[in-house]
Amino acid sequence: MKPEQSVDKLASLAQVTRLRIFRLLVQAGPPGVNAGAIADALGIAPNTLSFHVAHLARAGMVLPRQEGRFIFYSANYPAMDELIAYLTDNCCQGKGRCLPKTAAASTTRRRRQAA
Amino acid sequence: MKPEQSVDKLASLAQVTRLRIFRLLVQAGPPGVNAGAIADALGIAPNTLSFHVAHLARAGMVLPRQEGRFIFYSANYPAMDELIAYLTDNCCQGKGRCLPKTAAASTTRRRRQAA
DNA sequence: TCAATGTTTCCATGATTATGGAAATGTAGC
DNA sequence: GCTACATTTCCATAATCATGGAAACATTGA
Repeated sequence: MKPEQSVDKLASLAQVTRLRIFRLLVQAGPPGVNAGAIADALGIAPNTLSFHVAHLARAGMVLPRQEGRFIFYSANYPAMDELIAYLTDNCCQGKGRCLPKTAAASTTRRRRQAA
Repeated sequence: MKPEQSVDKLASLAQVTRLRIFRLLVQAGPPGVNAGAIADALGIAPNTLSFHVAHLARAGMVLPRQEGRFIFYSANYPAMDELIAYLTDNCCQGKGRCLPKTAAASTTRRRRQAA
């Protein structure tokens, strides 16, 4: 993953409303939640929700799926996985056991060390 | 971890210069790198580095350590671990196997589902 | 105390961002 | 075509942020 893409993904999560949306979708699972229901659940205006969920979608952190006149959004799990792998990539030159809870990401892949 | 703290941590990473700094430190390991060396490695002005590394430190993603007249910064690995756990918390209601590379974080701990 | 070096703070500027009201677009059913 | 509903786009405003020049502060050694 390119640094700019990672920044976009992180920026899409680095905002209270969007983080709430994303976590709601992460916990909702693959079926996702439609826009109006998200707005209701979080108590935000529909246009504000649209703005933020579009931000998340543009960054690739959520995926839209049309269903009738509803649009369901779901978390993009592979994208989150990739992002975490990028952050923890080549951790401690691959030597240390720095991330007890997240061990898998840093030890299963070795990439170029481009800072 | 509180949502605001997570947002601060994510925001501290959601910027090209800071992400480069952080990844440099993640790969450097616990000893860390002093401010001037980071600035040199990334080709940025010392005041700009100071601004960004302070941002990362305020968010708790890096830790400063005084050594002579140098200040070494190192990645705060537990903080990164907590952040990842927060993002993946209660993933798919704990049912799915959504995050192949990051399995540990979502399956080893069950927290409150505060969105 | 003085000089040299490492790091941070002060300040101004240009750029990006979040928010909501209002209007527009799209979709479904009659 | 018309109406109802779901969602998005347009627009303006206020707030936050990134950057670098210059000055200040801190630490070390003579």
